[in-house]
Amino acid sequence: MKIENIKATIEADKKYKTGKIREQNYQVIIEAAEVVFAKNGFKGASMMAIATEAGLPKANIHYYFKNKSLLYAAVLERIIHEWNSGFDHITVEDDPTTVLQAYIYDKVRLACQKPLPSKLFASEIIAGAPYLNDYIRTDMRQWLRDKVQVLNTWMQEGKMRDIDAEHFIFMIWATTQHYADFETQVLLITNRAEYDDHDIEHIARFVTDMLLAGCGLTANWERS
Amino acid sequence: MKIENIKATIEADKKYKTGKIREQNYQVIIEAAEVVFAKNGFKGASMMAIATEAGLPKANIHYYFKNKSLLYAAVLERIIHEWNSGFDHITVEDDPTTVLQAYIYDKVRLACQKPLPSKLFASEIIAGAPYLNDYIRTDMRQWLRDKVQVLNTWMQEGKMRDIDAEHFIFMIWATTQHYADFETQVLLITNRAEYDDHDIEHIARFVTDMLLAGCGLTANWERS
DNA sequence: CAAATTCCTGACCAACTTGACAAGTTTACC
DNA sequence: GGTAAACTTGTCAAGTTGGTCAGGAATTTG
Repeated sequence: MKIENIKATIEADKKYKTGKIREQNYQVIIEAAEVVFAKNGFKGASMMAIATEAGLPKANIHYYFKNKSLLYAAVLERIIHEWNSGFDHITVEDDPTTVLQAYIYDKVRLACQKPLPSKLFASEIIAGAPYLNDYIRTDMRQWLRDKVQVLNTWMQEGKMRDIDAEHFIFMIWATTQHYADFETQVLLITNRAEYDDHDIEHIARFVTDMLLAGCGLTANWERS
Repeated sequence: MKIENIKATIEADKKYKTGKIREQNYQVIIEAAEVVFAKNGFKGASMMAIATEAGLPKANIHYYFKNKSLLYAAVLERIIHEWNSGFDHITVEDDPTTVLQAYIYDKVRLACQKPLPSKLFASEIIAGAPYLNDYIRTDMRQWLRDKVQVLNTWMQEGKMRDIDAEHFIFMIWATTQHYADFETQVLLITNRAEYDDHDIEHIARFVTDMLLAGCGLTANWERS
């Protein structure tokens, strides 16, 4: 099943049903699904496993989501919505250092604190993005274009080193999401059970410093 | 099934059987398995899919590999062996710029040219590294420690900017492997069918330049 | 060339998968 | 308080899964 328009599909499924229980169980199921899908990918996840994770009988999951694909789409849609809400408001007038620093810093923190959405997204991409194909080619591509244009303007104005803006953004994604997607590896190799607040602060500053240095900027940590 | 020692497990399975056909089919099956496992992870991959990919009847796969876990272990073992052969020989006497430049540059190229092993490795880590847990905690951790020590020495000698060596290596992994693991996303968003030679060269130089700049070094591209 | 070993594979199985339904229970609303 | 809608759940059919096995084909060995 290919999904051309995730939002439409989800909305159509919700119909005109309302109710607190529905809203609540929706959340419980989607969160459980996020865990299971993130761990095993779409194919590797079973509805039974999701039901168990959610603490509900399997048939109940099917009451809220007709099938596995629709549930998967709902989970992806939620993640994308969550991500987009943050870093959409960069303009040419802004100061590169301030904006980039905030963006990178926040993204590292988010990756460490909520690694699951990133892991699920990674699974989807590794599998060949069967569900997010269209989203990437349209919305995501446009988003990237906008940011690239802003960055290029900054470079022309001499506000930052002249680099490939597109791949610079890829690099931001790579380095920040790494701490979510490869959480297991980082923790195992550094002999930690989980990221603590100190780790997160340290990592966030390191990544921000490095990336800014790469484009000739210096992070400003005054206002802690 | 937990695998304490992958190598031993594989070798024990091979026993004293020999034969050209065996050797050849081993390769065919493992390569097919790499493709399927990389796409869908361990759980998501089916023996039937691997058999089809290999162009062999399913029962034949089971003739060479008793079960799915053993096949998976064999694939992982092959990848790890392949990776370790490259970048083991950094010493304090070397020049940071030369060594780091070569390491990063080669790793980007490898990621673009052979993304599959990297994808499979990523799947395994995202799933929680059930099979590579021990490998990461022992061999990989020791490897990292060695490199960190070399880097720290270089920093003390003022040969490069004073940064967190451990996370710098994580950053190299993140940025290089990104072009393998997120190949689909990069290609879709940049509207390409595949990486061509020009792309790979461009990306490799960009990533190398940025990372070196981050630790106060400048890449030397004289000898092209 | 014959015997022993290695290799191949179609048929089969038990366990698990998704998706579905119908019958029962709870909740919301008038 | 009654009734209609929303919700729950045990169970089931159809299909897929990893894995087995017997017996035949191919290949090596003596």
